[in-house]
Amino acid sequence: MHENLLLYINKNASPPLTSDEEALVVAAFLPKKYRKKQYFLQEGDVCKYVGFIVKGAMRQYSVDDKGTEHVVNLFLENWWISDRESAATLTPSKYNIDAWEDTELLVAKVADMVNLIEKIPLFGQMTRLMDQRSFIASQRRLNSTLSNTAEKRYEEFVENHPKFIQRFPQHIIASYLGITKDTLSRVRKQAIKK
Amino acid sequence: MHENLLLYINKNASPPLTSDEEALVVAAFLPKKYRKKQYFLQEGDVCKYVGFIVKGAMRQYSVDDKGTEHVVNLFLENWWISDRESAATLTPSKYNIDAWEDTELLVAKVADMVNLIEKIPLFGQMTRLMDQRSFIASQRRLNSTLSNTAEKRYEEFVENHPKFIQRFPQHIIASYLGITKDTLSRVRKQAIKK
DNA sequence: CTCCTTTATAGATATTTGTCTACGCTTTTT
DNA sequence: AAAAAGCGTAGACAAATATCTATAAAGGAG
Repeated sequence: MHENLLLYINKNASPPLTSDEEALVVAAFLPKKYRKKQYFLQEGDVCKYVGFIVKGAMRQYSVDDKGTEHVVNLFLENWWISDRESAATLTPSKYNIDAWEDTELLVAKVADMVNLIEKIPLFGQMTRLMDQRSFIASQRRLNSTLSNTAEKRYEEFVENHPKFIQRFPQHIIASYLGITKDTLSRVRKQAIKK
Repeated sequence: MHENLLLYINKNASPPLTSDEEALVVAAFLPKKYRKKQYFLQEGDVCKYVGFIVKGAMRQYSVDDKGTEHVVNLFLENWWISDRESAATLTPSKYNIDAWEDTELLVAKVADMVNLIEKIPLFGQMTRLMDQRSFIASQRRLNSTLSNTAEKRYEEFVENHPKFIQRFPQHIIASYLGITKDTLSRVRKQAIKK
């Protein structure tokens, strides 16, 4: 169960973890199953856990005044989930995170994660890389949202995230792109003609 | 000239830097002046420097096929500038960064910055905090862009970034918000009535 | 001071996107 | 098997935003 996580760590930092270090990591992360639609985090709660997806699919979204959901992030295998803002500032989260498919997670307390970062330099190295990638992805997406039309954004999305297309329905992807499902449907129809 | 930087570091990490460490930092950062409109980074170049703004205002933007500029970030005193994506991946930048006002910078090579992070734990601590804040800000902005109308985004912007309003003209702020200057002008007119 | 650029606004019109309702199909639940 | 829920598409209409042109005031450069 923990192999995926250890593989992930060793792939994203070097040298490999010692067996002592591996033991620390394994001890901090508990396996947990989430059924489809089950919440990992609910709006208003402080995010106290970090999850690593071993198998499954999840989403992070906010809900506006009108009750409309806005997908902020989508996650698949080997992705980390948590609301960093809530976890870092200990404030109530503005987001919900739930399972889109039945999902197997490895879950650690945020505090334990901080501990690992301090104790295992390698782990710090890995989270630094993670942070960097998250930020870069976020900047890219922001730039794409600011610069492009719905159509071009969808094209880029198909290009960059083919796996999301296979695992999430269109109305979720539409929300991720910041448009309605109706608009996405139209955009796709247009695209086919070309 | 370096005081602002040292102050910034000590404010964002503890314990304070030793004088040896301070010397390392000072050695890595050279003061440099940028005139209004001068480029710190141009699209197509690999970002090899990191800057810390001592005094002035800068902006980071991309240019689309039609020649329209899209402001991705705005910076004032005590902000860090660089294209993290380009610097981390050593790929040509998609962005331009230029001075909006005459600006005094402290500039270090990306490589030297990496060096400082390795040699001075405190510096690593600070950059980690920086990264975290950047990511959180980026996520917030993305969520705001996905969830809110132009009007609400502007309100939030005024609330969260009053200093930007004082230093950058409306068409720059409009671009930052992902709308045209015309729309921003209308939005403001509406807002006054309330 | 004068000229030129930058900035903000306005109105007319076009385009994009959202909203709402409906329908058919598939999948899930009972 | 029947019922319910989820999903994708469609069309009519509404709302938000972009585009374009014009104007006038303010600020900077020479």
